[in-house]
Amino acid sequence: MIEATRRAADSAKSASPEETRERILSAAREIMAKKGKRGATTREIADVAGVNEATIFRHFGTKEALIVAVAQHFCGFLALREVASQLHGEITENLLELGRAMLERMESQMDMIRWSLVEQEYEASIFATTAWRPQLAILEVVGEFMQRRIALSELRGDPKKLAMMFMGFIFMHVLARKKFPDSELHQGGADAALRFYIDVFLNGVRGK
Amino acid sequence: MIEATRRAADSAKSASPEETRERILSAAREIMAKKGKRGATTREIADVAGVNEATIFRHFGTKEALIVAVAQHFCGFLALREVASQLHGEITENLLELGRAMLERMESQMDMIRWSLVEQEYEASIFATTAWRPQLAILEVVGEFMQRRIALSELRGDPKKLAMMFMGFIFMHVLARKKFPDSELHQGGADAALRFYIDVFLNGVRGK
DNA sequence: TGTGCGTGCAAGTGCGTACTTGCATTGCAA
DNA sequence: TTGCAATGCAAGTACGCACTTGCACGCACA
Repeated sequence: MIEATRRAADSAKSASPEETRERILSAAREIMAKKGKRGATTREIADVAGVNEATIFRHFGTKEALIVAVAQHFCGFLALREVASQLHGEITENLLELGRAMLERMESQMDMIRWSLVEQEYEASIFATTAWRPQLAILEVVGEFMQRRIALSELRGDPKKLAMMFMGFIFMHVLARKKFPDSELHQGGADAALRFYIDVFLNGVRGK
Repeated sequence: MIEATRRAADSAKSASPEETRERILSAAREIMAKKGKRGATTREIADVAGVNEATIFRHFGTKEALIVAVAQHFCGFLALREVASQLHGEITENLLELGRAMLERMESQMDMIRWSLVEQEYEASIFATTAWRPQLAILEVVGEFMQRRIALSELRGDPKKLAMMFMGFIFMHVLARKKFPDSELHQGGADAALRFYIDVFLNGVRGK
């Protein structure tokens, strides 16, 4: 605890206000991922960020505002559209590439996604909207990809269903790696697992 | 709030201690599903249960003990093995039946599962163990089913991978219904969605 | 050289919450 | 009827947490 505490205390004074704000946001995200919105105390966030507790309130005003800032700061829209729009090759390899991009992004935001699954005190909370919107954006992009491949008769079915299903594979994989870390599914690395999913998926929904 | 409050206050006095305990456990589960472990206060639990706050502590001692009791009480092992062991017919229909049973059970425990996804303050917490164990049991039973069908050359691949994948469909379906309630995936009812998943799954992993 | 902004520090305030306690009440069973 | 076990009720305690405040310090920039 002590070594983690005041991780960057020495650099605190010499840092710019933007860096300070940045460190607070990161620390808040880290602790809230562990202990949830209510379990994260401003004291601990300040300790991990290496700043004084008062500084948090000077920057954000209230803890609630800090939480909103964290959600907005780390839930940026994902630049997946560029990846998807350039995929015109062999469908297996394209899906693999798409899957890799989705996997990477979902893993880096898994803590935020987990929040959004649980924080339902208010249906229209910052989590239900901000934290989940990127996933909706992913779904849309993947749906467009599926749509194009359906038009080419490479796939059959409803593009949105296919997109949801494909995203489900990735989502489950990320979740399962936390919960079943020793599962055979994850041996051989992410690419092997992705290939397995895509194999099943394509056999199931291939057009011709 | 007021009408929800003291929902069963009149019947409280005439109830047996077991019924009182039962009502407290149910109320605790309900509120913790909404607000999480830390967000649920003993006051509100007592109100919803229609008992006095002191009664909670007379029954369970501490809030922590109440939480453990809730996890143990509602995370009983699922009697899925009987269902699975009797499935010797056509594989599509059998998977549908299995899927129905899994869906029903996972939906009824979704709040507990969501807890276990988030409460990771302690890796070996009551949630990581108690709340997740039933899912491991499901996985095992489904794996045995897959194993039998692989032996019959009806399926190909690794039984555990197949089981995990199949459970992933169900899991995602339950999750998605909360988060994408208007999705086309859920139109036509659970059975239609299940048939779609099973269709893809079987095409992907069928043996012959 | 000085002026101001960002921060550390320490003390403090108020509120919500877990938990306790003593006593009155009620229902059931010997 | 009497006694006991379970509960209601009201008041209270202790503590943690969000949030505030006043002051001192130091770095940047004029």
